[in-house]
Amino acid sequence: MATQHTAKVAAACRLIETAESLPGLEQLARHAGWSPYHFHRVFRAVTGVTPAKYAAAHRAAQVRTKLAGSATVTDAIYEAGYNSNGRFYATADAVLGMKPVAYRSGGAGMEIRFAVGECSLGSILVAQSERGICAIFLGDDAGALVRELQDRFPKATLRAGDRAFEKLVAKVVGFVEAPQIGLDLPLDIRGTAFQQRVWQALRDIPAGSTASYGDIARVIGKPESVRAVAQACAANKLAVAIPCHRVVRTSGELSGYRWGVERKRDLLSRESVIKASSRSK
DNA sequence: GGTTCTCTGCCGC
DNA sequence: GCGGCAGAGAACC
Repeated sequence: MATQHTAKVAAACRLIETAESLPGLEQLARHAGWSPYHFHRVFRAVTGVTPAKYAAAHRAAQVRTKLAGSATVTDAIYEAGYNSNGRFYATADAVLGMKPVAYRSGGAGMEIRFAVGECSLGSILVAQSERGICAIFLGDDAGALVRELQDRFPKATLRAGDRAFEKLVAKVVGFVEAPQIGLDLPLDIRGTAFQQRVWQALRDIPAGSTASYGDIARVIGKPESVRAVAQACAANKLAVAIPCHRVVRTSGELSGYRWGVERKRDLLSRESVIKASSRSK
């Protein structure tokens, strides 16, 4: 039964990817032979995102590749399936993390600017690509953090951040100190589709709460993939912004943390204080 | 400012 | 497992 679900959803995904005018919910549901209601729920359970979100993500991916190959930015926008370039420009920053021309001239090799700062948890490395923040690492030793960045992005050109970049680091440090304020910077999240689903599920865990690996596996509709979830957490490159520190053992006991169990304990105890104080209001 | 579509919680079979 | 309603919200015109 479950395999039939995934097969139908996969077919719907292909339909979204190949259709020139994007199909609506009703059309997709008809293809699967279900009501729009049911189709929507199954799609969400299997993929972790709603059909509309999936279509939007696909268009965003399309426009990125088209921007590299098309004669003009406008051509790329229409080729990717957006029906108005004005509308696209309005959301370009969210989709690309920058202006379309900047993305276009970004070229082949990824360029990453980075800087290391200090916060209450020790050293913190913040790195930014053309698309947004691509790494937040925590550690004791600045040199080790930079080496970790090199290991994680072996093909990228790393460039030390200038003074303007320090402001960005300060903003991220502020966020790490008080995660509940949120981080209003574009994130460059790169990973497999599975990892992305796990990371999205992590971001849905509110500050002050925790979840187990099994919980996350169930949320993304793959209850048997507990170990894969743990691996995806370990592959997280954005400390605190993707709160893998909120994942604990089923027993409630802290499991490992890439940046040290002590930091995990610190983060969680801070967040539980925040939750307690907001509840007493 | 109105319409249309999407999304989710809840219920019924 | 599947369908459907209500209601809110976003996108669109």
